[in-house]
Order: sequence, then structure tokens, then C-alpha cells
Amino acid sequence: MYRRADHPREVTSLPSEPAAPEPARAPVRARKLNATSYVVLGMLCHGPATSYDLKQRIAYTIGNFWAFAHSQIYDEPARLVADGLVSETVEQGGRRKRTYSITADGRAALRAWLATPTPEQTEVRDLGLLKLFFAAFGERADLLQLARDRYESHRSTAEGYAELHERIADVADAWQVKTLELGMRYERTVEQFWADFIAELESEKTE
Amino acid sequence: MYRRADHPREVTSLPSEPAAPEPARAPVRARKLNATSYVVLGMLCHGPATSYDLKQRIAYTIGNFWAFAHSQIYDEPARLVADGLVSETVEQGGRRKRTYSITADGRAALRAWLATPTPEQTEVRDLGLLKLFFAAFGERADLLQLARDRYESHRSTAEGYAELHERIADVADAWQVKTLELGMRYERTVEQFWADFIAELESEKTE
DNA sequence: GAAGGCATGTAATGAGTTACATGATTAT
DNA sequence: ATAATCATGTAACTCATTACATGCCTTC
Repeated sequence: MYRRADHPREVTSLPSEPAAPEPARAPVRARKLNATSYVVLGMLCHGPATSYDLKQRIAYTIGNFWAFAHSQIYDEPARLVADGLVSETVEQGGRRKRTYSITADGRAALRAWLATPTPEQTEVRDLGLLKLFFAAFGERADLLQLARDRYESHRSTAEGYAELHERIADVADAWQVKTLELGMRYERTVEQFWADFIAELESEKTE
Repeated sequence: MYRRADHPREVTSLPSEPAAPEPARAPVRARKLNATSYVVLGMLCHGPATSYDLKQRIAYTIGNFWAFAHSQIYDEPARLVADGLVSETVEQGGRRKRTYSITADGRAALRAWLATPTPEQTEVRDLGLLKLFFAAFGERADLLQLARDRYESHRSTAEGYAELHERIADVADAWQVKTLELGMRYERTVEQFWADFIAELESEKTE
């Protein structure tokens, strides 16, 4: 259950009025969906899922470059249910596990989003880059260490992507494969950057 | 003033005790700093600044790839003051504008962070990539539009970076220039990806 | 049948976003 | 002297992160 569902949001009718004859449709004013919402909607397009299933689907794919905490994946479907974009069935007995499915409205919302322009700038949240930016205030040795760590990290991610690509290129959705291909190019670029940088640092030292 | 400074955090002494003779040092248990904190600390290393100054410094530089809302830049320094890592002076009269300076503890905290390993994965928050990933659930025409938009956006960012690089390469901090160079490589890579993708989409259409 | 990890969830806290508000300065 | 924009800040709300809690399943 969405634990903030009863927060004061917008008064749509006076509390003392008797129930109006309206058929209790979708919320009058829709919440503005965010990236998390669309990720959940998109993943549910592949079929009903529990939060844990979603967590898995995301971890293999989008989670590689855009992390979502597992509690987000437990909260967001509940919000989408409140929005009428997702429906939920609760297992009888046991842990009363919830399974979510996307509704027709949910599919429509996803399609509408896909049809919408995308003017937002990409954000690259890279602590390594931040550290490089402020390196003047630290030690030279730390910078070299940073470069080596970041190089290794991106090299290994790139390698992982390449393997994944081999395994799924023939079977997966073509656009998902494309996404992965951008991931590969990105990782290789950054890997190369740090490699070049290490080389520079080391050549300066010996001069 | 940090408007949540008086939230219940951790009781360090019973309220009824008379003031102990301790010299009221830094907070017993330090808040865990985050990226925003270090960005502010780093920017303050270049000299005292108001929040607006910080906003500017960030907008020209780090803000290009990692966005911070201006209210964050107003909140975070206040927290750092509470942490003892930043000091503040309040203008007398007028708007009682606050100017922040980094303290010795603040510099130490920044240096410590720079000396720390960086195992976190880079996050790339790109709505275009998300849309590509879920493109199977949308229209072909929307995908082509997406590709064109994203191509143009990255092309223009790359160009902007190149100009900036020309202007500052000789005068700015060497590591900051390096950061920019990674930005350029990144933008060029992504630009090229979308260009290739557009070409593919268009060649399929004519077959 | 106990240990350890997998699956499922909630609570508390802290951070980020959006919208609002308004004083100062500059340009017309 | 009015408008426009820059500079400065707060409030309300939403979202994300961290830590906790615990049932369920496998394996030894």
C-alpha cells in the first residue's frame, strides 16, 4: 500500500458533501511521472511482475547505468496503482505477495511519454570526474590512484557489456541491444580517457 | 540558517544536565557528506562565495554534466556550517547576504575524500537512452524523432565544450581542463552513436 | 534443524525538486 | 520611473537512501 496515499494533496470536494454521483474515475489531477515511473511501466510491459521481479529485470539492464534502490522499486508500483496505471493482485495466504500488471491507461502513458520530445540534458554522475575536477586540492599520488581505479572499473564494465552483448544480441529486443551498444561505446571511451591520462601522468614523472 | 538544524538527531547529553565543561567541539557524530557537499567544499577552495557565486561557478563547470538545483546550493552550505567545515559571515544591513568560506576542517575533509578510493559506478541518467530501451512499445516515427533530437543535442553540447576548451585551455587549472576533455570525448561518442543509429533507421526504410 | 542467502517489505531520515516570493540593479 | 532581469532566499512537497525486520528456501 502506498503509505502516503492519504497525504493532503488537493481538496476536490468538501468533506461534508454527500457522495456525489460521479463514477469515481481516475484521479482528477494526475501526478507527474518521473523516470522511475516509466522504468516500472516499461518493465511491466514485458508481463506481470512482483517488485522483486522488477528489481531483477532492472538490475540486468537499465540498472547497469542508472541505479534504483530496491525500496524505490517497492514504492513506485504502489504509486502507479494509485494513479490507475498499474493494477495489483495480492497473493492469498503466505506473505500476501503483490503482483503488478500494467493497465491500458498505463500503456497509454508510456506511449505518450515515448512520443514526447526529450530536451533534458544527459547527466553523468561520476564521482571520479568530480575528484579529477578538484584534484588541485589533493595529492598527486591520489590522482594517479584515482586514474588507475577508474580505468580498471570502466575496463571491466566494458568487458562485461561485451560479453552480455554476445549472449543476447540474437535473442533480445533490437532496441535493447542498441542501448547496450551505446553503453559499450561509452565505457570504451571513458576507459581510453583514463588510460591516456595515466600515460600522461607517468611520462611527466620521468621527464 | 539551516532550517532543519534542530531536528532530533542524536541525544548527546540529557537536557537537564548543567552545561558540561567540554569545549564544544565539532559534532560528535559527523554527517556523511555527499557529492553536493564536496562540490560546495571544492568550489569554496577557490575563495569565499555566496550561494549565488557558487551557483555560477558550478553552472560553468560541473553543472554541465551534473545538475544541482539552486536551492541545493542554498541549503548545502548551511549544513556544512553546522558541520564546522564552512564558516559564514552575514552582511550587515541590506539583505543580510551570507558569504561562506571553507575552514581548515573543510579542506581536510575535501583532501580526505580525494584520497579515498572511488568504487562507485558512474551513473548515466539519460532519458533518451531509457526511451530507446523501451522503444518497442512506441511508434517507429517517435524513435526516429528521438534519435534526431538526441543527436542534435549532443552535437551542440560537444561544440559548446570545444569552444569552452579553446577559451580556457591555457589559463584554467590543468585538471579542470582534463575534466572538460573527458566531457568532449563523451559527447562526441554519443553524438556519433545517434548519427549511426539514424543512418541505420533510414537505410532500413528504403530497403 | 541450523546457517546462510534469497525474497519481501517498512520506517526513519535525509536530500532533491518545484514553486513561490521579493529585494537590487540595470536598461529603456 | 517602469520593466526586466539578476540575486537571494524559503516552503511545501516528493523522492531517494539507509537501515531494519523477517519469512522462506536450500544445503549441509
